[in-house]
Amino acid sequence: MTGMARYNFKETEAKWQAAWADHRVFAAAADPARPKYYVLEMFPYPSGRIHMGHVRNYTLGDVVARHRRALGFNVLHPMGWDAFGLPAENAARDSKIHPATWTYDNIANMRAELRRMGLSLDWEREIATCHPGYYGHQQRLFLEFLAAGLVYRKEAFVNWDPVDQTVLANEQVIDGKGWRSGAPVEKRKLSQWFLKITAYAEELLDALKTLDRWPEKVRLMQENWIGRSSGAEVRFKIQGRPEPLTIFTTRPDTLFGASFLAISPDHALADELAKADPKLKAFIAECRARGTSEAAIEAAEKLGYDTGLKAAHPFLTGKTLPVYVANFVLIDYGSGAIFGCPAHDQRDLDFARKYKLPVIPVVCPPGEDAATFKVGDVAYTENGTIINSEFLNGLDVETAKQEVGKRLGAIGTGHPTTVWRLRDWLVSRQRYWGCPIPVIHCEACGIVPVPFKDLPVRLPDDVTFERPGNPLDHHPTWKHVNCPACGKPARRETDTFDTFVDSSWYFARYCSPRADQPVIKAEGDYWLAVDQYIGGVEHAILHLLYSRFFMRAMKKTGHVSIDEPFAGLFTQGMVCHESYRSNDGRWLYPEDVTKRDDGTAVETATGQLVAIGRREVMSKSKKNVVAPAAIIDTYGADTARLFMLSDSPPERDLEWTEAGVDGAWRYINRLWRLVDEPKVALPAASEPKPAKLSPAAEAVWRGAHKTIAAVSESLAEFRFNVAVAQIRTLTNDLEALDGKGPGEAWALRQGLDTAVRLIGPMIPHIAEELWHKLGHTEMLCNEPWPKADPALLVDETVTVAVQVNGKLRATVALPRDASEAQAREVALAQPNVTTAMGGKPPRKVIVVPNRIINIVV
RNA sequence: GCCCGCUUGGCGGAAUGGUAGACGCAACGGACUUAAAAUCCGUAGGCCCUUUACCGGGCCGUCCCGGUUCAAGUCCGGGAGCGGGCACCA
Repeated sequence: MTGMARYNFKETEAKWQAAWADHRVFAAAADPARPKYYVLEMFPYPSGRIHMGHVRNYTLGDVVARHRRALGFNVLHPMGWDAFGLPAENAARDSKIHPATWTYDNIANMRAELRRMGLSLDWEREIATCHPGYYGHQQRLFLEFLAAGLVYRKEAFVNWDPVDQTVLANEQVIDGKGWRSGAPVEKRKLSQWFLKITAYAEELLDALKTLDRWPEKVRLMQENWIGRSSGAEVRFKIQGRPEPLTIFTTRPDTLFGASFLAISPDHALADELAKADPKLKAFIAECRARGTSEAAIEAAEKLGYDTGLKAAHPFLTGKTLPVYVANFVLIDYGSGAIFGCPAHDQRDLDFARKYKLPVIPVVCPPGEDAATFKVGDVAYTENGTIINSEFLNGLDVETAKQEVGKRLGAIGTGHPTTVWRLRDWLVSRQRYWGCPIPVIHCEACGIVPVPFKDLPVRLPDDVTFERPGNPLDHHPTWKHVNCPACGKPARRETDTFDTFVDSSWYFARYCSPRADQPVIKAEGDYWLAVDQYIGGVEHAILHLLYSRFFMRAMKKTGHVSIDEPFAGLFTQGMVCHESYRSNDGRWLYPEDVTKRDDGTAVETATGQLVAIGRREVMSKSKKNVVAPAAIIDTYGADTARLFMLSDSPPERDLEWTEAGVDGAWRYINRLWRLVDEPKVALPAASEPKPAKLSPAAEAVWRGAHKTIAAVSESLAEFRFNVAVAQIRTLTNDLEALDGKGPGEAWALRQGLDTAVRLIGPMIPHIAEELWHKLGHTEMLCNEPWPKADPALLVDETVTVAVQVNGKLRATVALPRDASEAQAREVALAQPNVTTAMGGKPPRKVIVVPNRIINIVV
């Protein structure tokens, strides 16, 4: 026996990683003569270690990249770092490490870990968003957007943490409190920078229809997020005031049912009235103090304050409506003011009951009597016949909406309009570790852009994190500059960009990562758009929407020629694991737990029984994490990759199990032995097909071609788990072949070549090694994808199922494409079939060629 | 509240409207071994019939109810459970 020498993954993986790097196999270059394919996985935040989610993400991308490469595409597959962000500042505060040091050290660690995965990446294009060579170009883009009218600065209410003295993103406000300080968050009006994403609201919505290689789910989420509402704007005259009050409604048909108007506490009119009305002022303050969290809103009562103002109904002479300030009216949706129609809107109804306002039904449900129809505790929001509404009476809701629109236009008090849920993108953050916003505030000149020649505006290195607030603002000298326009002393903007800005164009920068402009046009025109983008569904809205906006803005400013950055999108599932908890409530890492045969588990160190929790997404807080580095040490990258691809479809969550990893490892060793210790001497690769093949050899040979066809299709459809299963079936068949019959050695070699070639994108190191063991001299990663011979995909004899009344009674072997008469005859001759027919004559026989025969009696 | 998705053996999952359970994990029986690991062979949805055994056969079965069809895991309608997105959006 040659011995069960196990496959030495350490040596092999290192060897091929070095070979690929030495030959610059994956370095991409634009070549207009070849079709391109741009594969991209969402770049990681450099937290310090790669996690299983990364392993899954990059494995999926690598399979696509290597497969496309084999199909003859010029593949671009780059990697970089989403390197700005708050954790670096927290590290600085907590551990006194400079954010830059922390970040670059983490990048070095993670790059080393990623390299061990054997990914077909072009590392020469690596970028980090915290590098001035990246963010300087981002500053230039911002200034060009500013010049193009896509940027503005305005006062906005923001979440302000009074302890940390910083603005917080909505996601950082938990139950109305700052996530770090725990202090109640205040609403503060601050001057902030905005990108005018709403300018593209309609386009961003309409273009979703063209993204036919995006998941339906993501398109829907974006559609809801952009949120188009059609309705009407109505201008109400207010008694004693020159200016009308403009409201927005989606239900202009219910205008005759209006019983009040309500404006937001943040509305300019409320502000103005509050100056003369201390009670109103107090009411507004109370509204603002209320939490913005979901729970707070749920619990919050609908509160209103009657301003005493009276608004005139546009169509009912003499009828007036009271004007309230109400806590549930949002300032930044529509016009920040509404009319309330209690009969047909639940919230308005609740409000009306509370403040004893009239409830006037104007839509009568089908089947109800208009004279007696009343609204109780539940507003009626469905379609019906309009009543109590003058010229609208008798119309349905839709027609009435149109009619009101026309009438409002005719008397000049309103018009049909569309409003959007989408808000402009607030990009300023009071943080250090981000891209500085490149403007200068001058007393005399106002906002002055930093001249291009002075870019990048670099972050200063010498900052302190002892004081709360923005270190850039505290810096003794950084912000003091002279105005580029008038030369007088001025102040540099100390806000930095939201890190979502950094990730909104990095995929374009990869096209020309060292260029002295954001994107070299020719390079971008060749490589963009990204053909296949892969990442977590958690970015389904923000990152993807911002990037779609950025491409349009970059097109407008002449940097790219496309609107849509990602032609294809795939959202992968999460990696899950059981969680373990000790008696005393400590979470335990899987590596500190020993599973026993009876299904229970103990803490290895203490022998104490531990509670096994349900499988859930791996998270540091529950310690149900497995470090990729440890798995690669023990089993190798190929095993980790194979497990990631096996079992679960990539869009679903995957449970990481030790047993599953063992299974992948076993398969890799089987594959190794199959080539390393073949049952018979393999003929040379060039050996022609022998004249005679045994039936087993014939079956394996045909099977190899069927596998090529099936795997090619599965890979194209992202059904990697199925592709793995198909290749495993082929290798099972190869193992079963004893190799002694005529042509079997030849068929075995054909099958092995095929199996190794097909599995190459998934487990590239061992595949490369086996490919050479099989006598090939080219690197597998440079070999073309095999083609299935269509003639071998169909068998001479097919097994056809025979049903009687839809129930399977027999299977029969028939020549392929046998005549219907022959099929029928053979089927009816089956003893089992005649028994099932019970002596009755067939009423009908359905013959689906090569598949099924159904006899109806 | 609005919108969306999912539900198949002990588990992950396969299945162009056409033979449900491919492939794997776990399990069980056996071989090899002093032993273990590794490896190999075999069993395997449930219930039942036939048989010494093999071979065979029947009924049920893809969350539930109903429908379309020669034929439904798959299509249509209704419901339940689980999961996700948005949410005081006028």
